[in-house]
Amino acid sequence: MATDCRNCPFKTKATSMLSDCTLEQLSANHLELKLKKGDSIIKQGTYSTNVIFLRTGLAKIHLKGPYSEQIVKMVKAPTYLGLPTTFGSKINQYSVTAVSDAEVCYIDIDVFENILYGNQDFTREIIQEFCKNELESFRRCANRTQKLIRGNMADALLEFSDNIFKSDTFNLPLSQAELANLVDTSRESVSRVLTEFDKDGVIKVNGKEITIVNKKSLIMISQNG
Amino acid sequence: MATDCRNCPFKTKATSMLSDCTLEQLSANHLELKLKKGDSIIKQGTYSTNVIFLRTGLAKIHLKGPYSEQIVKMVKAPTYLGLPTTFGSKINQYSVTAVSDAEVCYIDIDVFENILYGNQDFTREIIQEFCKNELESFRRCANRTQKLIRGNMADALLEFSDNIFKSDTFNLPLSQAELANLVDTSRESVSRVLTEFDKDGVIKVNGKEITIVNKKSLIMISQNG
DNA sequence: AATATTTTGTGATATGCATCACATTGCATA
DNA sequence: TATGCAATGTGATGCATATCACAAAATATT
Repeated sequence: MATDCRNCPFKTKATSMLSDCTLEQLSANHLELKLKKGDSIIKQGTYSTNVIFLRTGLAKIHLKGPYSEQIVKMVKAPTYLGLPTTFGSKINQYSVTAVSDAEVCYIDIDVFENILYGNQDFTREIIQEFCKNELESFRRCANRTQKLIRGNMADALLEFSDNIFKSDTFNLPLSQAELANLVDTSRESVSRVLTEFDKDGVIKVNGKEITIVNKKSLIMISQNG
Repeated sequence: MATDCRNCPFKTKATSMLSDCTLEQLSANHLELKLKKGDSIIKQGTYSTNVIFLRTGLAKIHLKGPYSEQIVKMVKAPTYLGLPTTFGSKINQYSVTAVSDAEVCYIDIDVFENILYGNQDFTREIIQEFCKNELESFRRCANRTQKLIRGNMADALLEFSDNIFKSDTFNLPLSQAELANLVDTSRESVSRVLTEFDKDGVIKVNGKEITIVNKKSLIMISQNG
């Protein structure tokens, strides 16, 4: 299953700077997998010594909260997954599930660490990624806890549109129940808010297809609640 | 102001493994400062190219939310602060403020990066720290958004007792207004919950001094809300 | 195509908590 | 010791939203 990493079209900035020799080492020590929407990539509570490279696709990071499953954030390729597990207890503390078809590479932690420490650019990229995530998590924390539902829903829609699909029209990759777990509300409220937004001419809802009609309004809603 | 890092009694695991030569470099390139409770360590919106080592003391990490200041988490020495700033935009995206007297060292990012990349153990420690923080932030996210106020207050008290002061009796390092910003509630609710807990015999409140009388109850409250 | 199962829409009701309002206490500074 | 300002205690009220209870629609399964 190991393909040649030298020809991988999904390299990140840093990996594209790795030497052919290093990439050969990577090629020989990874497992490539094609996943379908809904497939589990990382499962909370299980043992793992692999770092996972999400080559293509979209996934949700989620974990058991005191009352229900909590979606912490959405991630899109290309990105590494599971570092906290492999650098920590080796027991996954959270789950990652594909919400679209996806391709992943399983890389053994030893190989990954080898490459990491032997390569300053790579180290730097990983650390910068961690830094970005930390800031993001701080901001999310402040936003999600302070904003009302309409504000959080607006944020979620804007993120899908701006960061993930980069289009005003997109298909919701999550059910309303999942959206509720992402936005910290009830399934019913998600439904109500979506129809509200539609009635107000802010978005157009057509099954799972969302079109952002009035982005300015959506941003306003995001800001005041 | 630069003292000799070789004799610093506050080294972390990794820094204690640095060579004398490296530590000498560090000694020559850092600024040591003594801070009082309430002093600002990092100020959101300002420019910075320093990593900060919190040698002693307790601090809060906080940032402007859409409606009010949000305390994201409490940190205690020894720990590094400000990495996301120095590895990122160089503009602080959050504030850090001492909530006790504290000692800090300002280390220039170039020196820090030099030591970081030149030292596998150090890199590993920093990455592990990031991983720990990421997991913590996921858990906090799930807890804070799902639990009711009593549960979150219980969590905060348990954290002070178990992780920060390591004692059943401690002085609250935060005002009730700050606690509200940490626990995502109103100042009034903090007051009410504290008196509730006291009346129920779970804790004893004496001004700013808290004694955890019945830890089992507190854990129960943390778990069911 | 027919049936089962999941997902979604929407009203009615209950409730946790924010907000307002003000009294009280503690702490600092003159 | 007096005076002022900040921190805290506590009731009354209102509101956002969770929950319950179904109906309707969409999707999957046989």
